[in-house]
Amino acid sequence: MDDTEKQPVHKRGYGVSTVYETLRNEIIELKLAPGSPVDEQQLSDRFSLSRTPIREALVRLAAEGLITTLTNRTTIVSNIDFLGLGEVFDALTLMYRVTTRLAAANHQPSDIDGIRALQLQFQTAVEARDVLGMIATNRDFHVAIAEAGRNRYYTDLFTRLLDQGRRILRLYYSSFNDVLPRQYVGEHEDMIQAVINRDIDGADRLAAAHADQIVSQIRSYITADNRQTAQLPL
Amino acid sequence: MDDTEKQPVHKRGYGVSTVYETLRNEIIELKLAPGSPVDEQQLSDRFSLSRTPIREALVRLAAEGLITTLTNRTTIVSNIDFLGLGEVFDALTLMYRVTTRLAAANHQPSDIDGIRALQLQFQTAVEARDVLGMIATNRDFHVAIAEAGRNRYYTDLFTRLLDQGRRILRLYYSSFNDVLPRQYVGEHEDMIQAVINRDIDGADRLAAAHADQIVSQIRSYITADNRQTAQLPL
DNA sequence: CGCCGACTTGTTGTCGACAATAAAAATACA
DNA sequence: TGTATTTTTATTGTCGACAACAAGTCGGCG
Repeated sequence: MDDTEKQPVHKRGYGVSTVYETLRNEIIELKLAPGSPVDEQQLSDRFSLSRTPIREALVRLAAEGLITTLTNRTTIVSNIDFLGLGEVFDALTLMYRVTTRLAAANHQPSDIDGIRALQLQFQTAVEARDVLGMIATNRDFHVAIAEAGRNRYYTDLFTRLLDQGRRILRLYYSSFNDVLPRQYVGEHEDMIQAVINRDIDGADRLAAAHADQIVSQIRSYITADNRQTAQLPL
Repeated sequence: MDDTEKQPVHKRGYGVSTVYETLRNEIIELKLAPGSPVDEQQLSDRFSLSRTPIREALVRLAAEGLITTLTNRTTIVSNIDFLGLGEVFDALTLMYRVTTRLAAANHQPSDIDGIRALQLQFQTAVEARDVLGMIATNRDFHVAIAEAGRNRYYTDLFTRLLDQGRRILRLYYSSFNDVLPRQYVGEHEDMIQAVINRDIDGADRLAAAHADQIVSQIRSYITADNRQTAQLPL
C-alpha cells in the first residue's frame, strides 16, 4: 500500500473554503497577528494548493475586512482599529438588542434546545476558568439566539461584530477574572427565559444591559491598557 | 504612431474591481436577469481578461449574495427571494432609522452639501419623471446620510439592503406614478432639516415614517402582482 | 418500448509560468 | 559622507492550459 501519490487532501471545490475557514479562525483567534503580512506563496506551500484558490479565499477575507490588500503590494492581516471601536460597540449593542427581540418573537420551540446546550457549554467553560473557551462559546450562544430570530441580515452583521470583538477580547483575555463571567451566566439564563416567554420588551432590556456590561468591560480593559502604554499625549 | 499592441484596457490591479462593479450594477439594475447563468468564459471574452480575475470578482459578488455558485456546476444570478422580503424590510427600516439618527448626531457641516446635491438630483429626476434615475438617486441620497452618520457597519448593511431593494423596485418601476415620489421629496427635505438641527429623535421619527412609506409601497406592488399572476392557491 | 450504463461535451476548479509593479539594494555623483 | 538614480529582487496580478466533475447524449439490453 505504498500509495504515495501526490494526492490532494482536499476534494475538488472544497479547497478554497477550507483555506478561508482556517485563516478566518486563525485571524480571529489572533494566531495571525494583526498587521502581519500574508504571503500567498507561503500559504500555497502550507495548504499544498496553487496560488489561485488561496487568492480566492483571500478575496473573501478581504470582503469581510479581516485582511487588507494593498494593491500591487503586500497584503496584511487587518489591524484592530481602536479608533473605530466606538462604531463597533454601537452596532454591537444594537444587534444584541434586535436579535434577542426577534428571537423572542420568532423562535421555534426546537431552537431552545440548541441555545440551552450552548449556554451549558458556556457555563462549564466559566466554571473551568477556560477563558478562551468562554469567549468562543459566548459568541456561539448569541449567534444561536440570533439565528432563532430568523433575520439573515442581522445574523450576518452580528457574527461579524462578535468576531471582531473576539479579536479584541483575545488581546485582553489575561485581564479576565471569574466574577464578571459568572454574572454573564445569570444574564444569559434570564435572556433565555424572556425568549421562551416571548417577552419581547424584556428580552430587549436584558440584551441591552448585557451589551452595556460587555462593552464597558472591554472599554475598561482598553483604557487601562492605554494608561499603561501612555499612548495618549496629555 | 501605429501602436496597435494588444494593450490591456485596464491597468494592472484594477481589472477585478471594474468587473466587480460592472456586474454588480448590471445585477442590481436587472440587466442580468435573476436566475440567469453566469458563464466565466463569456465574461472572460467580454472584458478581455483571463478567467482568473473574473473569478475573483465573482467570489466577491457571491460573498454579498448577489450571485449563487453551485459547486462544480453552474453559477447563476441570485434569485429575488420574495419569501425573505420580510427580513429585508425589517432590517431596512431599522437602518433607515439608525443611520438618520447618527447623521443628526455625528454629521459635519461639510456633509450637508453633498446630501443637498443628491437631494437636488433626486428632485430633478422626479420632476423629469425619470423613474430609473429616481431609484438610483434616492439610494445615493440615503447612503450619503448614512455616511454622515459615520458608522461603517451600518453604512455597509444599509447599502446592501438598499441595493437589494433597487432590484425589486426595478421589477415594479412601471407601477410608479408621480404622486408618491413627490411626497418623498418633501420627506427628504424634512429629514435634512432634522439632521442639520441635530434633532435626533425627530430624524428618527421621520426616517421611520419614510421607511414605512417605501415598504408599504413596495408591498402593495407585490401583492398586486401576486393577485395578477394568481400565484397563491385559494 | 423503456430503462440502465458508457460516452461525449461543456463548464468549473486548479495548476504552473510569465509580466508588471514597488520596495530594497546597490551604485554613481556631488 | 549623504543624496539621487539605477539595478535587483520579491511579490503580486494575469494568463493559458489541463483535470475533474456533472449534465446531456447515445447505444445496449431487458
